[in-house]
Amino acid sequence: MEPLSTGTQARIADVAARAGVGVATVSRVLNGHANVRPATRDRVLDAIRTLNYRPSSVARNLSLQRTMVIGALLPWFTNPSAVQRVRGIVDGLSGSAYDLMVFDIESEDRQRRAFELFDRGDRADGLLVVSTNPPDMEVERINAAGLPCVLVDAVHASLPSIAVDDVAGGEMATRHLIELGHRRIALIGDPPPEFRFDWSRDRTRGYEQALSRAGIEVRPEYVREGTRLLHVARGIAAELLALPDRPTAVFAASDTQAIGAIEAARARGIRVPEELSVIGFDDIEVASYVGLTTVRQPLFESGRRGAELLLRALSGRQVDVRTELLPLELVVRSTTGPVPI
Amino acid sequence: MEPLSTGTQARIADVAARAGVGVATVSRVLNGHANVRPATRDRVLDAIRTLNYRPSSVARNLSLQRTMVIGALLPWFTNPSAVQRVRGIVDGLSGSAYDLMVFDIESEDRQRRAFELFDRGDRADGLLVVSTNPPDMEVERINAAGLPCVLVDAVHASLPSIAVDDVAGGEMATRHLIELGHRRIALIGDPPPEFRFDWSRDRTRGYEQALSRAGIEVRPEYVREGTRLLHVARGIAAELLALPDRPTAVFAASDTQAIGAIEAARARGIRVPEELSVIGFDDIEVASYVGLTTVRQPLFESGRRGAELLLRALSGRQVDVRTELLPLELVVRSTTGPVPI
DNA sequence: CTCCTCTTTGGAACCGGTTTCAGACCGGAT
DNA sequence: ATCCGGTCTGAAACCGGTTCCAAAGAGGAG
Repeated sequence: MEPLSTGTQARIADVAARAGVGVATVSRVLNGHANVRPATRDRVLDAIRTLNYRPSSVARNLSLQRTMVIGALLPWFTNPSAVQRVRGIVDGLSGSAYDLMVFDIESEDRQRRAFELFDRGDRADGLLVVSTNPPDMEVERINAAGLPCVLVDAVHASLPSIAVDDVAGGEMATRHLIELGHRRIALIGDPPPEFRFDWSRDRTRGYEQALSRAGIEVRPEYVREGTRLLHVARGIAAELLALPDRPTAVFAASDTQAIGAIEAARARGIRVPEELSVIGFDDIEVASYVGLTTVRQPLFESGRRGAELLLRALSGRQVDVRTELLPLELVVRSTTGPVPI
Repeated sequence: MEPLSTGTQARIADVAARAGVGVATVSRVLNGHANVRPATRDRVLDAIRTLNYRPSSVARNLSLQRTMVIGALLPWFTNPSAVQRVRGIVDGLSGSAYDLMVFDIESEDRQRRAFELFDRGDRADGLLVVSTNPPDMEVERINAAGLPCVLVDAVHASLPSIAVDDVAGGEMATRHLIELGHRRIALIGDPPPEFRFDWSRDRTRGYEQALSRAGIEVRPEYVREGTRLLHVARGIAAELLALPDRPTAVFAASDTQAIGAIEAARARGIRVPEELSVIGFDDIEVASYVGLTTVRQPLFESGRRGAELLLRALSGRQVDVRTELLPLELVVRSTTGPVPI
């Protein structure tokens, strides 16, 4: 036998030599092309087996200009909902020939690197960007490279996307509180997204809209913003609850933040929902354990649908550059109740 | 300007031509090699900018035989703990020049594909396998390819790994229940892992050991096994609670299963912990929300440490083929209590 | 047996980079 | 002017596949 030193792999030329054929023939056998005489095919397969050969995917990618990989960029550290979306993506991709490569873009630095890695279009055949609005410059590059790309829980003027109607959702949540009799309703909002100029989708807008429709004035001291991190929201909630005229209800722009608010209330001995109503947004897994009232958005479905659109684009079919909105649903559990008298 | 049609990218040869130099020089500039005259460098940088050039990472990988990517294979669908481990991996890799590519291996089919994709060693420079014992054949291939690989929450005779002492953990949980006075203690165990011959690490063993040390006989009808899916565990727990001589305590081999057991109890109107004590394993995030008593294992730390070992191997330093055990800790919350009288 | 067509096959070009190697260039010393 | 060392530079080989193209081979008809 050939002495195969550790770390050295057989190449297609080795297989060809051993089988006494040309590399082109080996390639044909590997890719199941027709027009290879059965006897020849057997000799090649035999050589492949004895050499324990496996083709190099990198070389293959370079030659084919295709990787059969789809990249997903997402900030999944601070974002439990992102994980659920990826599950949807995996589901949407199952059955296709594409594999998924997940890339975390939590920090500014990693985000830059992720795009650098992918935007030339030779690392992956398609891109899914989740819960982050890509910078204009990157979108330009992506489109220039002809790299199919779909946004999930994000928007951009020149890319197709899957999202929810945040204004409607914010209004839905706030209206639920109003209908319970609340008038002093605080908001723990999302931070202004870094690369977004389109504020029309914001949940804060829905909150303000619901209040003004009910003839309730928006009190600036009730409207706070911070990152989605639980402890940040807990801090904000603590401040709100320390106000002289403290709110009787809190609408948090995410379930994580809502749970932070509940913890802050518990720490001050304020009972939920008797003394304080709390409503979240997303309906992540823990929400049901905590009994959190929330606005459910179809997390899994968003990923599945995003993958579906991307596959359609990859198969050459038309995909419109537009935002597809998924439905929202109010889920009433046990953290909201009538206003205390 | 050159008409750059959509989907066509500038190549290094284009840059060289435009700058009036050879490709070697462009390559040198790209990689920051010394010995390039400043004037030449500027001309090249200029050409790069005007052509909007970015090198092809695939071509680069092929040439360098290196990808600067680390692959992580994990079943993260049914496994909330796996996500936490990946966070540790990302943390351990931050600061290094390596990027992480996460690959889901939930199904048999995807597992095979994952290994096929990676085991030649040209897709990634290193491999982390999480919560799955790799088949012998794959380990053989991985080692033959000289691909550095570290297991996290898994073991194999010829690969370094990070794990916990499951026997000790199982005993710790069971002893806690025994000390509370319980004698009728049921077990909802892990399914026998597909590719594992080494049963010595099993939590079931610790359970049996603790019982026999306390002089309590192991009752076969109390020992059940099923997948980690919550609803499966709920079904198993329902059966246990329907036994004529029903257990007063349940040790579940994972928090997910423990929560399933709690739900089953609630459904039958059995109070936890007054009538039934439940202890889990892992201390996943929801555990604290539910107030679950559990055996905490350092999930984040396991990933971080695995990444650390892999980086060490990648830098050419020695990594022993042995299992590194991380410490366990009993976390008593509110789902376990004294045996009902 | 010859001719023709269809199948099978291998050599070589190509994908887009990196790196070796030999030669061109440069300034200073003799 | 000549020689010498070191610095810059580009042509060509290489990484490991796929595929075009031309030629060899096989099989059937006349």
